[in-house]
Amino acid sequence: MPELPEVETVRRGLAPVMEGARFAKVEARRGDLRWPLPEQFVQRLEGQTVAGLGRRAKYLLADLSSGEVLMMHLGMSGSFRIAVPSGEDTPGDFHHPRGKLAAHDHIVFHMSNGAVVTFNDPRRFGFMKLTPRVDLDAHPLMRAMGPEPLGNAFNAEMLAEAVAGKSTSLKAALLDQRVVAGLGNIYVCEALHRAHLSPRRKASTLADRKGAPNVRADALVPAIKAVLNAAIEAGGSSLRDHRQTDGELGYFQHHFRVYDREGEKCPTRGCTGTVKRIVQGGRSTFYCPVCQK
DNA sequence: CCGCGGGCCTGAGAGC
DNA sequence: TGCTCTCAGGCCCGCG
Repeated sequence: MPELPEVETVRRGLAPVMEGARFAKVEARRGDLRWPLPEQFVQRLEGQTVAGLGRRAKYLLADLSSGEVLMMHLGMSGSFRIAVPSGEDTPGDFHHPRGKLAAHDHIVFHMSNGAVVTFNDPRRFGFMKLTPRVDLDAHPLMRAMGPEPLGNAFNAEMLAEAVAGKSTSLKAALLDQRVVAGLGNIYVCEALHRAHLSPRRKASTLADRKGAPNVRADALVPAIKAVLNAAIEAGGSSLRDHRQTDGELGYFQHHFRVYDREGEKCPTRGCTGTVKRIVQGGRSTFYCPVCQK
């Protein structure tokens, strides 16, 4: 489900109720997520205060007073929901209206300020891990990750160097979290369309023979940043189940130019093409064969 | 080292 | 209605 914009939306929703609050009680209703929950998961959380809630790529990172970091990943179908002690509850029929538990509610955080934060994940590709803060950068899941796409370290020079010599497709290279961390299937398709680059192009063609960026790398980097920023602004994309933590839908899906728009007219100004769907690495790619070269 | 396909899960939707 | 099949926003792992 969630790519960087959706995870960032979740982070912004959770931060006001989690930062500065203590885990008063933690319920681990189901421990068999993508990986089993860490040893003593509940005990290591209860009593700890959340000093800050950050994000690295698609990971949420809660800094705990114990010196550990709670790493949370939403997988394909994970979501968080907040119920506050008084006043308005989560609107609509989102998971469980009146604070009751629903199917696939696996982890429940009862915060010291009264907020109840529930992790729901039907497919259980999501997971949580605990690691000492000082070891975070060396953690196997963090160590090899490329730069944040919205950070200054992600630029044409860096991207060209990362893909130089790569025989794989540009689509696959951008999905590779070692190249740049946080993009997923949707935003790769959208960024490539904005940059007018074919997903089938060899990744190495963003660089010249010396590994320096060319005009294509120069176009792609700002296209990636623009689509991610626009999506964050819109509260992410809600296809099947992504919600903001207050239950509201994101609305960036209405701004997709190619993703899930097979057969529609290419939205590029003056382009006569039609959006095509192909399969790369077992996953759908949407693009315009006319204006993406 | 790299690239690829399989596998992990559940649910929604299409087609018969 | 109900069954079967395909597909889904991620990513680790084993293989060649």
